[in-house]
Amino acid sequence: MDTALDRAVRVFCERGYHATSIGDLTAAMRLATGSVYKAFRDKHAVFLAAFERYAALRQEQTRSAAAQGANGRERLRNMLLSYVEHSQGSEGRRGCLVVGSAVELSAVDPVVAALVSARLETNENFIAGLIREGQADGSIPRHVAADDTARLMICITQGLRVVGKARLSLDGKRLVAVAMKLLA
Amino acid sequence: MDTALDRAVRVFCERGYHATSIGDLTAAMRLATGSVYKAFRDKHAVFLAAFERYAALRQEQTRSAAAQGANGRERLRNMLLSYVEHSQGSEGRRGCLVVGSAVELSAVDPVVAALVSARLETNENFIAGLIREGQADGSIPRHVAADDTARLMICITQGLRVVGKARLSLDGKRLVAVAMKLLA
DNA sequence: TTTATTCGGGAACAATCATTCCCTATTATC
DNA sequence: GATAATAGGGAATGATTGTTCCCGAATAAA
Repeated sequence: MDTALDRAVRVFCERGYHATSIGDLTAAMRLATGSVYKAFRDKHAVFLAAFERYAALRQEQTRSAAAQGANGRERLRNMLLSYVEHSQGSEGRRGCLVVGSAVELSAVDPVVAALVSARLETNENFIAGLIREGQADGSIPRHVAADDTARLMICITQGLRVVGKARLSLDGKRLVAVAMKLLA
Repeated sequence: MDTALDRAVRVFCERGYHATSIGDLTAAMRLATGSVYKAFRDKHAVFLAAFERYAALRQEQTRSAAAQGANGRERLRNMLLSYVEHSQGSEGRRGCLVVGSAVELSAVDPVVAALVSARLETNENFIAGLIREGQADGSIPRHVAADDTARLMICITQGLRVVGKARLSLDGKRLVAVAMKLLA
């Protein structure tokens, strides 16, 4: 079932919620219509389950990428680099389910809107935490405004996913080098 | 007809392409079904016209906001501030049609994908131009990498629209102050 | 072996979708 | 003033949507 949900994530990522029909879902999940409705109440429930699964996976990936850094500054660099990588190539073209949900559903679906907001806030707090770690270990100057910088970095990460869908090439090293000036 | 198209822009912005039915369009545009199909070949054509109108309007707004600055640096600051303003409040919740099209349609609609890419590249070139103006007038250091910085700023502007849909509050002054460090 | 129960599959359903067709005013032409 | 032409409005249509219902196979219980 989890592997079926992973396939649902893929199709929701690249087509969005409304453009994904039950037929698309059953084809991707390799399940019949009845089986999907036996496992989930309706299409919306499938989407919510896919969203939570996607969010959990991405959080895990982002945190483990960051964890490889020796200090706060390097952990932030790794996190940003990881975001650029995921925004590129086939995964970039497939798109981010959080960004997609924010854009397509936040205005009309309060449940999804709440999930999206929660996810953005969690990520923002994680980034702010990394900045404070860097300030504690001396790799980031004290005068850096952690909260404001974290919010701007959230914009960068979400924007990367938008730009990645438009097939613009992204040079991770150079882009991140510029972004790191925010920590000066 | 242009005012009807403006109303179409609004509804496409906040609901996206697939979630907007012809009924939604006719209600918003205050036209009957037949009238819409007499003016446009199909729903897709309405969307393309709305997209071009939206893009032209936003380009005009962004450029005139930037033009009020006395030098390259101030023009960039004004441009960023303008983006934060448009990403907030009711307009922020309504959303950006370029971002929406990139996320919802770029992967499946080559025509829209091309329009989105063209728009992003135009904006990016505009930003890079402002940076070079600033370097020429002395308000921005020569060592700033214009192209890389412009691409990152595009990510910031697109990301602002995503975050704005999620109702996160945005403090323009403080956010832009942080972003201006990219020009140090 | 026979009977119950569960689980996945797919046909049937009503609702909604984009689109077409035709009718009615209104304007322009002669 | 009569007629042609056009523009707008809305009902009808066929396709597609999300959802429900029921069937058949496979497993467990007796």
